[in-house]
Amino acid sequence: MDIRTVAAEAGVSIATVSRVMNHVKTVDPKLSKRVWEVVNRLGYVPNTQARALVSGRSRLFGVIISDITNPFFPELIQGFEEKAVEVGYETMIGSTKRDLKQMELCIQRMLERKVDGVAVMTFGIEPLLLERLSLQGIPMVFIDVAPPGHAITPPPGKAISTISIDYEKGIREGVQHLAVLGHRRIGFLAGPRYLHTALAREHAFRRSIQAIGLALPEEYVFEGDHTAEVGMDGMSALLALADPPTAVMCSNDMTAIGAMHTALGAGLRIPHDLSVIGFDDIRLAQYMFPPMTSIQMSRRDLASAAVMALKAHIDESEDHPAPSNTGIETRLVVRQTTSIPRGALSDLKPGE
Amino acid sequence: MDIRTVAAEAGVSIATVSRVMNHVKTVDPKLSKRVWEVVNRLGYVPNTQARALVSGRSRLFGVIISDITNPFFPELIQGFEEKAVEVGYETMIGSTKRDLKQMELCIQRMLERKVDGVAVMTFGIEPLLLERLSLQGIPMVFIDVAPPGHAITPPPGKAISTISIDYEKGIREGVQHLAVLGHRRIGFLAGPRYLHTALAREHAFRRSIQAIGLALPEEYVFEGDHTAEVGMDGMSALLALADPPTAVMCSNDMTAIGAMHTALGAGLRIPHDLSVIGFDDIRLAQYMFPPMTSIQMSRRDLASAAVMALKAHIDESEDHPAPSNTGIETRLVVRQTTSIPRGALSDLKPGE
DNA sequence: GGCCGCGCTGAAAACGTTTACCGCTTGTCA
DNA sequence: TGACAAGCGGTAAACGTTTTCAGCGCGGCC
Repeated sequence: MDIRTVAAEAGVSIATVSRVMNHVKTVDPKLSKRVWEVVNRLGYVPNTQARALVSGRSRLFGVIISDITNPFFPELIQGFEEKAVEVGYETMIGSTKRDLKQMELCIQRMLERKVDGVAVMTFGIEPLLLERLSLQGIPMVFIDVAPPGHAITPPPGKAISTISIDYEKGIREGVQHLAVLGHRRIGFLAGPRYLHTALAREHAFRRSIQAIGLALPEEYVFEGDHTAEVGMDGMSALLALADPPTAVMCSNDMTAIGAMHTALGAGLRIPHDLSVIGFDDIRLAQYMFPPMTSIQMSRRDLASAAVMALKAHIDESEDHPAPSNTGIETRLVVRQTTSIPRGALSDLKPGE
Repeated sequence: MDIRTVAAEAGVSIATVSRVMNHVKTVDPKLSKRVWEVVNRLGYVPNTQARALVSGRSRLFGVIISDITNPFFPELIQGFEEKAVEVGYETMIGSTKRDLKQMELCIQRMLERKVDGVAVMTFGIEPLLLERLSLQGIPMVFIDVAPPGHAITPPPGKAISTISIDYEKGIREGVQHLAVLGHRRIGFLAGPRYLHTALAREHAFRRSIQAIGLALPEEYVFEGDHTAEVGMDGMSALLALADPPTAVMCSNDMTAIGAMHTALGAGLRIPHDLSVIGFDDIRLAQYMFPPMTSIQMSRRDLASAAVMALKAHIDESEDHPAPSNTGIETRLVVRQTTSIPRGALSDLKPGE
């Protein structure tokens, strides 16, 4: 069942069928109608491969993430896909599992399928490898992957843009929120430091703490890996301190979930004995008990910005240059894991 | 950069390059080596579309699920993808969002890309639509979608198989576990009844309850939709009863998360005041507080069985027929949301 | 009434592979 | 040394589209 069958059945040429399927408007409505009837009757579906082969465009975007199992990503993917469909593209997903081998395979597959653009949201897809994409002139958008101008220095003309996330704002709101409640000892369960995303959050935290004049003993910061598992370890470490923090901020929600787990397991009441703030505001955060206070960045905005950046590169012209960077804001969403610290008064004593 | 470039550079014909890339062993190792060198030097990547077009096989499997945002599915997808890669296939994902329109688009996309097989794990991809795939002779595997022999009655020769899940075992274990602990009033937060998966769980629950001679007032069963949101509603409904259950079993873990949320919010202690059992045993279950007792079915086994079934259909021959059905077991994983009911003794009074 | 132009359709080339088929080379055996 | 077989490599067709280009028919204008 191919275009020829349809053409024969409708008594037109294959060129006409092609035009009808692509909604080219120079086709006589009479013929168009006849063709559509045949198409529906026969259930004809055009072959994407042949289409892509000849047109040179696959109408396919790739999304590279690190771990589809982290709830943050499916939410992102869904947004990406919806937006992509909106502008006429399909989406293929590559999960690197933070493994170099997987990254290579991932890039290989994207190249094989001749994607028209790639969104990257994982660290360490080594610039070396990405070079391969850029060599082919494939537009790319890096979502919060590296500090602008660092590591990835695109050949000036290349179709590369970045989406940067303003961690500062959300995290400052979070720290201030805690400070206003009366917390003076605030810990941070960081993400892996080789990961720009994580490091940026940590830096934002440190700056916010400093800005309001609080002390930050180095043992209040624990480097984790953004999994619940290690979030538990981090919390254990903080609780073991002589003078444990009365509040913890976490580099992502999975870490926060692990932290809450350990804290509750140790008999602490949240938020009474310990305040917790997550980051990402995955959907699940509100179903935790208590519902988690978290810092949100809109997955929808982010996905949408990524798609639009790719599209812009593809349609780029002198009068319509693609944006080289888009910023996304973060904001605090207060729920019920934050409150006045139990020892608030004593913390306020001079000398603290 | 195509096969011709490589051929020219290596001083061989394109046929040889093709053979080298496909590991055909009739190629002189000398030539093969030369070709590989050129391939690596130039970074040549074969074009999947052209390949698929001429060979007639896309080396692509489709997976149709209902909602990528439910943590159960990413875990499934990951397993499927790994197994698929193992046998030489890639995976494309279709998320129907339980929307008829989306299902149509989904099938359309699979047909367009000429997938070599499809795994379905969502209800109501209307048989009508699936007919379209089967018409094309595309192998399909239905994962726990409909009772065998029901709805989907494949034209006998067609490449369709099913994977059925033995809910009975896991759920019986769960109910017995509760009964042994002393629970007599056990509620069930069901999934949507139009969904075979959910209905099967509900039936298994009812049978298990009956088997051990407990009563099951109809208001102890609440029909939900497998979201945390509605799990909360369900729990509220149960708690509002004059004589609320001392334990609830849930049709999936998201529902259980919602239920726990509401119960804890109402001031109940889990498991002291209320025991909870989930279903699916998503990874998150163990990070809840308390860690959730749940009924597990191995995502890995399930994904693996699906891939193998598709592969078997593709390679089918007289002496190697594909399996028409594969069974997957379920089993109880006991954690800390189940214990002796507070009112255990009074419940045991005669007359109960 | 004739010519020009416009709107629409169809023929054919091209996209980058795989693979059947054919022919060459090389080795072996008589 | 010659003939034949086996093993390899190359030529060309084919896959299902899109798209360019040319041509046909019809209407309007002079």
